[in-house]
Amino acid sequence: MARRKDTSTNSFNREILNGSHLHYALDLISGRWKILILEKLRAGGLRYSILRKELPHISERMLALQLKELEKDGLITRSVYAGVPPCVGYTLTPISEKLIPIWEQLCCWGAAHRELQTTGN
Amino acid sequence: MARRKDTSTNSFNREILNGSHLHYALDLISGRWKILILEKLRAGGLRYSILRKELPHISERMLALQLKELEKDGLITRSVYAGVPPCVGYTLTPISEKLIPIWEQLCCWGAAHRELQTTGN
DNA sequence: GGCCATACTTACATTTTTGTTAGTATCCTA
DNA sequence: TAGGATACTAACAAAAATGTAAGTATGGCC
Repeated sequence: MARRKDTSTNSFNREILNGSHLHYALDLISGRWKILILEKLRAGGLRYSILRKELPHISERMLALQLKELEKDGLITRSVYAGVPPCVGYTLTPISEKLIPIWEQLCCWGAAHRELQTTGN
Repeated sequence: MARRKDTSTNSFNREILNGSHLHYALDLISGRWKILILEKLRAGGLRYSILRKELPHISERMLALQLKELEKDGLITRSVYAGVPPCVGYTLTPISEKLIPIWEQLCCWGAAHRELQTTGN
């Protein structure tokens, strides 16, 4: 019978770190796919099947999972349109739109950093 | 001898995602400890032993590992001062200082988001 | 000689994240 | 009646991140 350590330092550290707003913010958008999804939605809402086509390397599981998390975290809105076959659309929320200018800056910074690294060597 | 699947989708996806500057930037600072370390260094350089005291929940292994990565990525500078016992100091680099205003905005955004979530429910 | 401090490294274990494959329900169309 | 399209879900497997515990080298101090 496998022992479980629910009080593992691992999960304990988690909570502590979330005390930092910065860490909290990064947690919301980190992971392999989240920003990619948000980027796709930036130009306007998309339905599930389109998202899947736009992100050819994501697995169904991950797409569904990340969408659910993003929704739970209030970063996207899910809307179901009645009909058969079913149709579900995803859109950015006001708060995640406020993130856009910041992620643009981060993007610039990333580009600058990358250039520095390749030039520097 | 353990088999390695170098062609796993996992590592494959990694490379693809790094094509995005945003993703690249987030990769540099994500992980449980990196921004925490950067935040500590913000006010000025610190030596290893001080960092460890300031981050009571990090393990030696992780601290050393993250410091090495941060250095490799050009985000901090490591300086060794001769003597016994040895003394090593870490400082932010110019490029990581340019990150500060961005991370401050992200921090504000995180605070706003958190408030929304607690209020909204 | 034995212990202390510093700044790490190493081997191994556990937890967390991501991927793979197959399956669900509905109704339309051929 | 069989197969297609949509938007998922579930069980299992692999990979990646983090944690634990112990060890290394140097020289000063008692």
